Amino acid sequence: MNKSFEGYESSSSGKAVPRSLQVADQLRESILSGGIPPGERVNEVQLSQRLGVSRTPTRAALHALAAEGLLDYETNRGFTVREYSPQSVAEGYEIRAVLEGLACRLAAARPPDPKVTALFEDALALGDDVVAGFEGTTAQMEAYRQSNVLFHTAVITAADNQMLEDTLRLALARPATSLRNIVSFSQNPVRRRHDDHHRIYDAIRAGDGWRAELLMREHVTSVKYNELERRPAR
Amino acid sequence: MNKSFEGYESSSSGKAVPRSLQVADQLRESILSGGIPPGERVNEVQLSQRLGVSRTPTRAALHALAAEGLLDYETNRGFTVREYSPQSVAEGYEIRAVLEGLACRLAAARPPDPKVTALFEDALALGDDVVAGFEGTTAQMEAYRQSNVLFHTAVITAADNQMLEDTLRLALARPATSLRNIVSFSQNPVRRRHDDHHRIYDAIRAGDGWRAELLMREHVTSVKYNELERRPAR
DNA sequence: CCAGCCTAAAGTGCGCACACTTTGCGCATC
DNA sequence: GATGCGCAAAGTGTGCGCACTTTAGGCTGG
Repeated sequence: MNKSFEGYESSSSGKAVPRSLQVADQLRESILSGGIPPGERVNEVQLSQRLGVSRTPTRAALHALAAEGLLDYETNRGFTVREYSPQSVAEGYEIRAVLEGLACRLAAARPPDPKVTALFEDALALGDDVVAGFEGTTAQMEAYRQSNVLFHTAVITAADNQMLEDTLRLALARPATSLRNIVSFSQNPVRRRHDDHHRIYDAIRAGDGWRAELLMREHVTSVKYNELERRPAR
Repeated sequence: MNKSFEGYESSSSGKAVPRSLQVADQLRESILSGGIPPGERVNEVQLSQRLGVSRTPTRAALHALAAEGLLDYETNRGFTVREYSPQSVAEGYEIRAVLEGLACRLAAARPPDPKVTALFEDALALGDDVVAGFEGTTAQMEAYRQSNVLFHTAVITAADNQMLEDTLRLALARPATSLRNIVSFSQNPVRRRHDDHHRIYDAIRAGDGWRAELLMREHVTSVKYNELERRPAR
């Protein structure tokens, strides 16, 4: 299975990537980016032709995405893109909040690992740079987005738990709940969120799991409220 | 041997269940019950023959279970049963604890729904009966197990959130983390856990999300410690 | 006797064909 | 004009075969 959170499964790795995985990745991307509207039926034959593969790998991908919860499946009727109510999306952030909070608590309980430390410090350093001269340019927003992904990925890595990783990947692979989805790019929210990152890392490093957990919960929950503000009813 | 011995035509619904789903269910059951040891490779052809179906539905099921996290997948090497370290299992309970805690908080925030109320009261009534004259007989243990499943299912239903339901289902579908896995059947633990259930329900009904969340977290966490005690190192 | 290569067997990747189910539309009936 | 009815087209379910990759021995040269 694809083990990256925001991963591009580059075919340049030398390994031949099976079509079934390619189809799964492309389809996932289409769904997450809204390219295929929720509720729409996914036709095996059409999808196969559009992607230039036969039905067999397509079917494998569809079954996988259904197991991930991105698609609904009905016998003899095929797959449809699952719909999530706005309320459901909001509660998706709650899920992220408690799970990433747990990840912080577990991370704080672990002895420091140089590799993990490097991940955190890279993420924070990138964020520091962005925040220093933040003016809201596209490049800066992209850089901040990246530092955000790096930081949250570092937390998950630091927790070092396969099941949590799986569970979180599922929770993150939802429209509008993704890590890439930075809600507000105005200066103060960005500064504040970056400051949160520093505090969370400090708490983890200090072994203060309780503080790290609460900080992360609030950190993610605040994004939920930003999101709700941005799209009041939809 | 195609459709030779399919006696029942799916008694409940009359719908034909696709082989791919049947295979997925059987395989999931085998894995969860330990019938296939962790780390073992799953051979498509052998599995297909054992279940009397062709490779096609088998492949679909394998891809689905891989997406669920029960199997690992490697290109051109196929599927293996995922291994979970004892530590991982322990942290599986942590995941359950925070997620079911969240479910309780959400449930408490909802207006009461008669159907949900009925679910809770059925589960609790069954538990009351069992606890009343508990002697540890097999039938009683089975009944308690059932009341436990019913109660936790009621909580998830009460939270009424598709994403949370998906996420929890995944977290519960793990060896040793399953709801069915009642660790201790001695009298006091059973009484205590059943009392927890009552308190949790009271808190939800009273709209006290904070109390409900904390009670559930402790409730599940205590099972983790029981489990760790029971299988010290392994 | 060991290391490395070479080859055959085993196993996965995937296209394809055909059976069965669902869906949509036109026609007959009331 | 509304309501079924039935048939054909579209779509899913699954068996099957062949190409390509991995794996496991056995053989050969050092």
